[in-house]
Amino acid sequence: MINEIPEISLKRLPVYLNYLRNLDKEKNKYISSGAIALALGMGEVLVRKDLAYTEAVGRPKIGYLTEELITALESFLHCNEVRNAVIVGVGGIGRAILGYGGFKNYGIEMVAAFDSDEKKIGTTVAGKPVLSTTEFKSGLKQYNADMAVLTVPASAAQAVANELYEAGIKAILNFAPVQLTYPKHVIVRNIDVAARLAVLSTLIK
Amino acid sequence: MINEIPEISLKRLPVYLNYLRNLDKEKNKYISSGAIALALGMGEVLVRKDLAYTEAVGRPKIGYLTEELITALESFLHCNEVRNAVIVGVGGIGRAILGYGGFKNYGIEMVAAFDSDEKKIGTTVAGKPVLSTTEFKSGLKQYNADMAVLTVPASAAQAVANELYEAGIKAILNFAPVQLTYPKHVIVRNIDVAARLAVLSTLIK
DNA sequence: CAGTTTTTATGTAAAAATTCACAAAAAACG
DNA sequence: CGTTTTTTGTGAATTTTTACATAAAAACTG
Repeated sequence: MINEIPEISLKRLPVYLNYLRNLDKEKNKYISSGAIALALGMGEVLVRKDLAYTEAVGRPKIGYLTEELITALESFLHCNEVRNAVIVGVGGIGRAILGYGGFKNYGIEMVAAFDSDEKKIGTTVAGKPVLSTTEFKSGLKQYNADMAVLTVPASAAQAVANELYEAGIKAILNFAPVQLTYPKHVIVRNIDVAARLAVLSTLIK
Repeated sequence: MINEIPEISLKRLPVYLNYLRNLDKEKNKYISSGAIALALGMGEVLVRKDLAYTEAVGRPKIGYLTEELITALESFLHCNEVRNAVIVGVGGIGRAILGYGGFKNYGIEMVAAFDSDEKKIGTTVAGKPVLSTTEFKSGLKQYNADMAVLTVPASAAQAVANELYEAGIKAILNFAPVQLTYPKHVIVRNIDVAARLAVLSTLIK
């Protein structure tokens, strides 16, 4: 595959990976695109074309060697390299994410948190130190982190994001219901739980 | 507009709504699709076509009356009707969502939680009662809820989801990193924070 | 009030994403 | 060892999504 993967395909790769990892490897030494597609409710050609962006190679009449396919996906998603991320905003969501163990499945480690609240600074949450938002630059450097999960109130989000850009952040996953402006060398994506639920609500009936 | 809105457009409506709500209404009695597009980093025709799915009507040379556009979006997204939702799984994320105030912006109220842990059942979290997962049917009926946010461990997600279908749930927002199987009259959408971060990580550099 | 400007609304074109169709590969079978 | 079956990989077609282009509307200008 010569072309770069479109983000819509990239977003499906973790879904495949997750499905494959939960598979009984004894019973499923090989797995076909058709079986994956059936299990995940999608088209089998789509699955094959998505997988083709990785180094995975399937065998006609057999499918993909499950372990090999997992390895290909892990390699593509850099699951075996360690990438450090920080939480910015130690509120309810920030705490929950700090305590969540699922990031290591993708080689991501939550190494520290930042907050502006004096009472929180210096404490630890889920074993991770809470640093001051005045020390983004040194904190990111010290902990070798280049990604941030932004869980501050919407009213503060843009200002905090600006400081993160300044400190050299490379990517932000933003939970604040605000469309951040950002320099083009930074990658920003949003998760708005309330909005997602509103969409669901609208789809009902 | 005769056609039904595609989900990809529907998902953008809360983004517009949010942007408009945060606008200074004194200074922005009218707003053009071009201004919205510029602020949100998208194409202006796309904005107009999305807005055309609502009842919003713009005036040439002027744009949309901001208040009217907000009302059109709110109406389309049913923000002024109340829809009740429940949390299933009172762990870190469940707690955080129970305490989050942003749902009311979309007419959604978190009315109760469910958990299987005896120690949690009977308590309240953020003022919301925690019920037993053995009483989905009565609980959903009592609280008049037809949506659930599923924040149980991945290993339990499918079994709990099955019970929710049984109890008549209409929509599920699933945080467990598992592809749920579901009957076609139920709407299921997923949020996988770790996967989203993995995608971000892959996009870096 | 005719001319100019700006913006909406929308038909058409382009681009992107998905599905269809099928040749080729390789395993299984007889 | 040839035939059948199943699945991959991929070009072509289709569908979906986005962008372009322009007519019409309406406000402003002089």
